[in-house]
Formats: sequence, C-alpha cells, structure tokens
Amino acid sequence: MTKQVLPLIEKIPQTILGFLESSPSYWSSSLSKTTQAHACILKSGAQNDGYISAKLIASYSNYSCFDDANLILQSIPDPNVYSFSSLIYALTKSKLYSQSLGVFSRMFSRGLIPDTHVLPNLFKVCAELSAFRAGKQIHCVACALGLDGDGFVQGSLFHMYMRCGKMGDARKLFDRMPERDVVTCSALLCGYARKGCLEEVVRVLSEMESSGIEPNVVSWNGILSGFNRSGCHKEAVVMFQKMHHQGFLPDEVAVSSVLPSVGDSGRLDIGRQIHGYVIKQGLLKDKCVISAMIDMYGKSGYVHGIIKLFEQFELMETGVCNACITGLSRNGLVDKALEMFKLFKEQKMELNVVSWTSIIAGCAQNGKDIEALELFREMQVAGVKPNRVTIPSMLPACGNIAALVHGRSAHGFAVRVHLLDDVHVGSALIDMYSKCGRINMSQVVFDMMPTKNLVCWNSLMSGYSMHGKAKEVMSIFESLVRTRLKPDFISFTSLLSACSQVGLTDEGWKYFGMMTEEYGIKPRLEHYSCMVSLLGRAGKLQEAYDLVRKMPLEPDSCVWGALLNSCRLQNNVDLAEIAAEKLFDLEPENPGSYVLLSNIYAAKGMWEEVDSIRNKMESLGMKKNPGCSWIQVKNKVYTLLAGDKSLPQIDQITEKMDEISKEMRKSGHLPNLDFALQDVDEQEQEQSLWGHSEKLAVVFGLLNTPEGTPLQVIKNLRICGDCHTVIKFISGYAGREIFVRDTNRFHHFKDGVCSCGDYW
DNA sequence: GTAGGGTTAG
Repeated sequence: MTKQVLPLIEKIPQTILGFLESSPSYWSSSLSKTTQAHACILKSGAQNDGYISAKLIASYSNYSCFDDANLILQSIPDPNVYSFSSLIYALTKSKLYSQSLGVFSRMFSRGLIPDTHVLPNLFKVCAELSAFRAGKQIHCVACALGLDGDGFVQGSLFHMYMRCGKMGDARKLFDRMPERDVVTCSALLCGYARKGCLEEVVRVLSEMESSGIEPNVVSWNGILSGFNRSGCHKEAVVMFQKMHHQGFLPDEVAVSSVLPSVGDSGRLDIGRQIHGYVIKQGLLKDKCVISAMIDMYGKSGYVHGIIKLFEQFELMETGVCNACITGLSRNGLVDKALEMFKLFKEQKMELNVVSWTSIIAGCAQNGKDIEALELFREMQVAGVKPNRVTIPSMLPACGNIAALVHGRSAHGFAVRVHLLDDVHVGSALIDMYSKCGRINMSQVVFDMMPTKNLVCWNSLMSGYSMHGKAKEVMSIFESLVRTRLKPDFISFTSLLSACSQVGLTDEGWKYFGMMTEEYGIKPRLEHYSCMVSLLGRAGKLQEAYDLVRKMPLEPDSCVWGALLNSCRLQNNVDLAEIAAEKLFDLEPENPGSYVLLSNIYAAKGMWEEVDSIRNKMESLGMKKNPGCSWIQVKNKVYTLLAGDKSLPQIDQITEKMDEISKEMRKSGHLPNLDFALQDVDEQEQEQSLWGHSEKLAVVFGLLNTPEGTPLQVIKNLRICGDCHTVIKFISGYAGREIFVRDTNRFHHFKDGVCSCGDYW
C-alpha cells in the first residue's frame, strides 16, 4: 500500500475491509456484498490500489463474474501479481483454461514475475490443455527464477508432464523430489502403464518396495487401467495376476479395468476364472462389473455367457443393455440385438447415445445398412443427440449403399456441432464420399481437417484408388511421406491396387520393393493379390504365376482369384484351370470361381466345358450368386435383382431397354455375347444380358429421375463387359453422368466414355 | 492454491 492511498483506504468502512480480507468461503455467502464493497471502494477513490483491486478481482471471480473482474483488472493503472493470479486461479477452477493462460501472458508481458502460487495453477492449465510446449516454457521461467525447488511447483509440474505423456521429464522430476508418497508413485505407475512400459512399471514397484512404500488399491487399479487404455492387454492381465498373487484382493474397479483386456487378449479361460471370483466376492452386483463381464464374453465369442449374465441380472441398466447389444452384434447376431433393442424401447428403458450408437454400428457392420440409417433417424426423433462416435458409426452404412443424401446430411450435422476436427469423423466422411462417387468431396473434407492421422491419409488414398486415379494416389503418397507419419501396410495396399487399376507395372514393382526396403513392412496376402492382378491384367500372366509360386506366404483365395480374373481378361484357359482348381479346394462353397471359369470357357465357345461346370455346380447344390444392384431415387434406396421380372415398372423398363438396344445397333454397337453364360441361341443370350441388375438399375434410374440427373448404382459383383459397353452408350445417348461402383472399383460414365478407360 | 483407480458406442 502506498502512502497516498492509505488515507483513502481509511475512508472505507471497516466492515468492507474485513469482508475483503475474509476467506473465499465467506465471500460465497453473497455476491451483493461484493458489489456493495465495489461501490464503496469507488466512492472512496481507492480503486487503483493494487491490494484492494486484487481482493475485489478475487471476490468477483469467485462468483464467476469474470467480465467484472477483467474490467477491474484492465482499469487499474498498476496491477500487481496478486491481481492477476486471483483471476488466473478462478479461471482455472472454472475450467476456463485457455483464458487462464491468456491472463498469464498479459501478466508476463507486463514484466510481472510469477510466484510459487500462480505457477501450480499454470501447470494445471497446461496439463488440462495438453499444452506441453507452453508448460515447458513456463517450467524454464520457474527455473530461471529459482522457484523449481518448491514442493507445490514440483508436484504440479510432475502432473503436467504426466498428463502430456512426457514420461522422461516426469521421471526426472520424480527423481529430484525429496519425498515421495504413495500418491505420486501411483501416478507414475499409471503414467508408465498408459505408455505400455511394463518394465518401468515393474521397476517403480520394486523401488517402492525398497523404500517401504506399499502400493495401494489405487496404485494397482491405475496400472490396470493404464495398460488397458494403451492397448497392452497382455500386460494388464499379467499385472492383474501379479496383484492377486501378492495377496491383494481385486475390487470391482480392478475387475472392471482388467476385463476389457481379458476380452481383447482372447483369454476366455481367465475371464471365466474372474467370473467365479466375482461371484465369490459378491461383486456381481456392480453394474460396471456386469457390463465388463458381458463385454468380455462378447469379445471372446461366448454368446451363451452374454445371454446368461443378462438374464440373471434382473434390474435393467442402460450400460448392461448396451454391452449386451454390442456383444450380440459383434458375434453376428444382429437380429437378436435388434430384437432386444426393440424390447428396451417398448419397456421405456432409458436409452442413451451409447445405446443408439451401439445398435447403429451393429447394423452397419452386419449388412443392415438401411436399418442403420432408419435407426439414426429414429434416434434423433427420440431426442438423443448423435455425437463424435455416432457419426463415424453410421457413415459406413451410407457408403455401403451409396446413400449420398443421408451421408451429406450427417456431414451437415457434423459441421453444425463442430465435429469436423475429429479424425474419426473426418476419415469416415472421406470414405463415405468416395464410396458415394464424390471423390472431390473427399478431397475437400481432407483439406479442411486441422489435424490428420494415418487413417485419414489412407482413406483418401483408398478413395482415389477405388476411382482408378492412380496418379493422385501416388502424389498423395508422396505428400504423406513428407509428413511425420509413416505409411503402413494399408497405404501400400491402396498404392498397389491403384497401380493395378491402370496397369502401371514399373511403379507397382517400385512400391512393392519400397515397402520392405524402406519401411520394413512385410508384404501381406493382399499386396501379393494386387501384384498378381497388376501383372496379370497388364498381360504378364506368366510373371504373375511365377510370383504366386515364389511368394513366401501360402497363397489364399484372393491371390488365386486375382490370377483367375486376369486369365479371364487375357482369355487364358490353361492357367485359368490351374487357378480354378486351387480355388475349388480353398473355397468349395464359393460359386464365384465356378462362374468365372465358366465365363472363360463360354468366351472361347467351349460349351461342353461350360456344361460340365454347370453340372458340377448343380451336383454340389450351388447356385450362382444373384447379381444385385442398388440405386437411390428421391431419398429411397431401391434394390434390383438380376432377371427380376416382378419389378413394378418392368414394362416401362423393357420398353426403354428396347429403345436403347435399337439405338445402339443403329450406331453399330453389337451386344457382346462373350459375357452371356448359357449355350443358347443368340436372342436368348441377349435377353439374359439385358436382365443384368446394373442395367436394370440404370434404366430404372433413367425412368424415375428428371433429365440430366446423375445416376448412382452399386453392384454386388463385378460389372460385366456388356453392361459396361451399354452404360457407356447410355451416358452419351441419354446425356447422364452415371456412377457404377462394383466390388472392385468405380466406373464413372460420361459422354459415352468411362473413367476406367476400359482397362479394368 | 499441485497430485491417483472402473463398464458399455468408432
């Protein structure tokens, strides 16, 4: 207090001064007292005094009146450290971390030196924001000021480094601490576990033992949850057993922490032991324990366990029901999950975001895409707001059936609720747009993402690859290499598949070599499939076959399938027979390889062989997978089966097809009967070609959308050559852009040409 | 005025 102010303060009534001097808990009794005091101070003219203003700021901040506090702070000509720190303290307490840091930087830039009271607050802020760099800078300031020996400063710094995952810095501090209690040790244990460092955890435990510090429940449980969170499932299980061995009785927290790891490491045996233990200890009343048990059985594929536990637990609890839904869907029992979900709704159970997201994800992952979208709508009607997990769970459903309208509206939602900085949301959007034929939108989403992880890059590359845009895939790969991220086996799958789409043999070999030599990634079966396909389609069938024989892995059906498909393109019967034999062995149930071989025979007019294959299929009770296509018209997805004569508009469709067929003949196009299967007369062959589902879908689209509207079709098999020719023609004749996605890639037809350049 | 543990959704 300066001398000039002193007489002013004397003008302030003692009660007000006393109020300001009192503890924060007293202030909280009434905000009006603060405003009273403020008025009184203004009247007395003492508002510029550092001490008085600081007290006033603290008092306002205590009521979260940060605007008032800030105004006072800004109006004092000469604020002191205490004025600033009281605001920083209150902001931090109210979790307004960025603002807190901002006030500090204002204070620091005024040349005010932080003390041992503000510093811990600042480190807490940095910890909460994971602002490691800022934290480190403030640490340096603390060192320069000689304040880093203070116990509070050290403690908060330690915590900050832990929260930022900087175990090295944390450990250095830990070693310099004069006294370590079990709390600090537990924190360190948990930090190492979160990093997955089993050795360090064991070392700290033995250090604790030698200095006479007993680990407590919290220490053990911190270790378990740390390993679980870092995906070190085996380590978590090991530590659980160690804990048990040392005579520590795991409580419900320990059990719920370790069970997810037990499930993920596939140790059903241990899971069942824990089940027994849980019953003995009477822990099966805890809802978390029950959910975790159900989750564990779900991950272990033990459906009976899920249902038994669920039925045993009479009280309906949301978490338990959610775990049950996920467990069933995970094991393919999505119908059962849907049934249960319906039951929950009828019983007016409280369903939360997790419940809805679980069932939506379950549907989307089990081929129930339309149901997933319907549930997504229903969830919003029920007043449950989708979140950052719901969106990436429902988007694959949009991609699967090219429901662009739904995907777009989910994108709009994500924008409105600020989810676009989430990498899961971003990569799901990239994937959805590319599967809906809008690769440009994938690029836009990608470009706008503030931070990108490898999944985002991979999604974009796989999108371009699906669209046959090899150049783009390669240039994205080059950009990826320039970041700090390392490409993984998925990145290379997209690269190689892109090369194979367009026949870039040299580049393919280059990347195939680079994968092992520069990145130490061993080629997997999918990489070999891509290479076989690349070589085979480029006409180098022998080279492809050599690769299959030389590969260090046992070739699977994908590899042989790639070879067989190349044989079809190259009309090579001999090699086709070899590949087909392998496929019949590997996948006796799959009609695809029989059909492919029969196609190859048919294309060469070898009708006897075609017949014998058909007989073989018949004797095995096998049917050709029916061709099936989807098209979205006015927000509704229509499914069209090959040769389906019961379609509602079949007459109009046939009429339109005749018209197109005539026009094609006029311009000199003849139907390509190589793709017809049956050894029947030409007219019938031609008719069967016109029954292909992709043609039905395109014509259906032509009839039901306004002129000029682009059409979007998905097919469950590869597009046939005749359909390819016809759809090319339609795109020019009807003046439509047509996107067809088959199991392999995208075909974008426009003005009579296809984006694949007829190489596929 | 710093400091520790749980289930179910991608």
